[in-house]
Amino acid sequence: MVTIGDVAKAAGVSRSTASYALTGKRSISLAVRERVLAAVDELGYTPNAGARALATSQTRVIGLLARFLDDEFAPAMLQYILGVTNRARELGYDTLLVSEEDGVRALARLSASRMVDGFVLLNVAEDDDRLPVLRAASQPGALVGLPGITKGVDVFDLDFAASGRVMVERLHALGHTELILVSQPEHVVERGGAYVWRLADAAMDRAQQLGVTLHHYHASSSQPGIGRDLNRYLDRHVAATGLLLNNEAAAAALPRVLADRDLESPRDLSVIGRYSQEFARTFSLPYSAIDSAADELGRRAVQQLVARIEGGLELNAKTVVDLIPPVIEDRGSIAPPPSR
Amino acid sequence: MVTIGDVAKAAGVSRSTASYALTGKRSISLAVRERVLAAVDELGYTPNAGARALATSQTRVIGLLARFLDDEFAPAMLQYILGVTNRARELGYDTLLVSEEDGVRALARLSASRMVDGFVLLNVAEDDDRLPVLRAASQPGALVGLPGITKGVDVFDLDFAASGRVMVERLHALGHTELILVSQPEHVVERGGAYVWRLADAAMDRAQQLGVTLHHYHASSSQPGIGRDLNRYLDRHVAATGLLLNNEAAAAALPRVLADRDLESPRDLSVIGRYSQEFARTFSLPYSAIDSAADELGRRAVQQLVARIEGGLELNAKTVVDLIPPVIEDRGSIAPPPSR
DNA sequence: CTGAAAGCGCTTACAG
DNA sequence: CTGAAAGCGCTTACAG
Repeated sequence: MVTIGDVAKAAGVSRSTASYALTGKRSISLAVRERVLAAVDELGYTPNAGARALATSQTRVIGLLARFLDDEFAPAMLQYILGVTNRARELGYDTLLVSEEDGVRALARLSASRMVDGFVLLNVAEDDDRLPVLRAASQPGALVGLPGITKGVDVFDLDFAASGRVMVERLHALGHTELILVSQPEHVVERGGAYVWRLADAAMDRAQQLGVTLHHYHASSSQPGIGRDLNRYLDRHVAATGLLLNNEAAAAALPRVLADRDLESPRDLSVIGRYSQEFARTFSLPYSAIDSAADELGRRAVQQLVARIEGGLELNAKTVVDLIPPVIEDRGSIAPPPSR
Repeated sequence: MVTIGDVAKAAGVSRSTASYALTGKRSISLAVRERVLAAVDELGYTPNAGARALATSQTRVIGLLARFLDDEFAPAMLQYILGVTNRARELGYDTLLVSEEDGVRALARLSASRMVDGFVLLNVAEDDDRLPVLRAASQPGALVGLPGITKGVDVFDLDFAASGRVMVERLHALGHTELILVSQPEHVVERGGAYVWRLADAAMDRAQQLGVTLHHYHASSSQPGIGRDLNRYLDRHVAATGLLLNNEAAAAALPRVLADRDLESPRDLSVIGRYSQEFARTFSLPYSAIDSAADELGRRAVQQLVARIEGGLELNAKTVVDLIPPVIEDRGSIAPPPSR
């Protein structure tokens, strides 16, 4: 393999000069720099990553800790991953993707072996067991998902509380007075999926303030269970005129359920969901929805992480908790309730 | 940070002895080994990955080159990725995930900088521009997807030709004589998605041999286009009694289309698809289908790659082209045609 | 069975 | 503006 020594020899300079010519960390005469660059080109030189990491203590790699839970909608995870890898690359970083069960061990291993300069944690739980390890690590970390304690880490998430409020407000403003909220299943909550109750609690509060009746259910996250659940709720609350969905599987199942019941949205029922645009597009879901902003959240987390790694932030700059305000993608499924 | 020097000092031995005690590359007296191990434990020592890579020329990282194309069904990609990362970890490797547009550049960069020990390429096209670079690289590579020329690389894919034949044979055996095959859109083929015509050609051939009429269409890969397409084909070929799907979006759209036409499968129409079990489960697709085996393909590719990296294969052992035979996951959507 | 030393390929103070 | 040298933290022939 071609080393910086080869480049130096070809350019007729010392190795240090060749190195400086490439890193630009001290001024080099134009003539020398051009000879070095020419040699690099001719020999096809690329620095050895391991050697550079050893010398600089910087790998230019970030560790991405995914976390796949049963009963969650896996395909949605891909958008987060792509947001992270793409933004990282734009900033000159590569991404080490870890999907192993035992996120704690993976984190400790990557940190101690100094394989990465920092971490992005996906799908962070209310009381995430990876957080103590991350706080003890010598590399910075950014989270996608809001944990109970945010000390020492940068946090990015959709503002689920605001999302819950907006859903209710939007329908209330149109004259709806009885709504149904369908959330993820209960075990998602138990495993730390705090976003579920953050949205639900805020929605309930707002409903109460506005005098709106809101029925809340945790439904199955896969078909056919979710289809049966939806039918049950609609049977039980015949006066309800609006449906709020914080459950991807429910959104995917709904077109069929409505068709079977001879209902049309928004004529008979207003519907507003919370899922990614990508998801909506793939399945052509006809419902207005708050975008999960998966790609954007991944990008922001990386951006902040790299700023910390490179010290663009003052040392110990206060950590940030960035909750993206909900944006409703309007697909025409919200309207005034049917007049009786 | 704690280095092997610290461990050696704590154990009262030389650094080389400490190293040998850990790698096991030469015999060490029990007493010494135990002192070293105790020191490791006490100090919490983990080898520095960069230093080790520099000394051994081995990174224990594999490069995973994904390739996302418009008009392909993105969520399916996640299964391949997980198969790769999980199997890699089992074998002691981490995975560097690259999603950038320019796969050629990424490959060249990772190879030249020696960031990885080998490559897994996903979604390989008939005439994939990454292959010349891979063949010139000093690291081995394994492909998921069958290219036109397989020289110098290990290849893993579903046997799409056999899949096409099996679909036709299965329905023919039950008495069907007129079928419709719905493939991915034409631009997928143009961009090198050879699996599309591999399945279609084999199905056509087999149909001809068996005296079965087979109508073949390239349909849209997203809704609502695909729904309209399906309706058009069913309108046009009212005598057709079986539907073959090599298009995930078509499978997702079909339940709605059949319901709207008051058709039931398999009573009125036998259906057989080709998509992943994961996909079927998520959307509860009620159709028998050939499993894409995404997870399994990812795992096999890694397995073979690691064997090459570690020389478990004789040097220059012949490369392998491993086409997984189609397995039909029976979901009860195939039956004899309706009697007139 | 163990140790002292060289070397992997970089970067970066230290000198001039 | 440039060079000689030390050092990053490992592994592994070479000696004993």
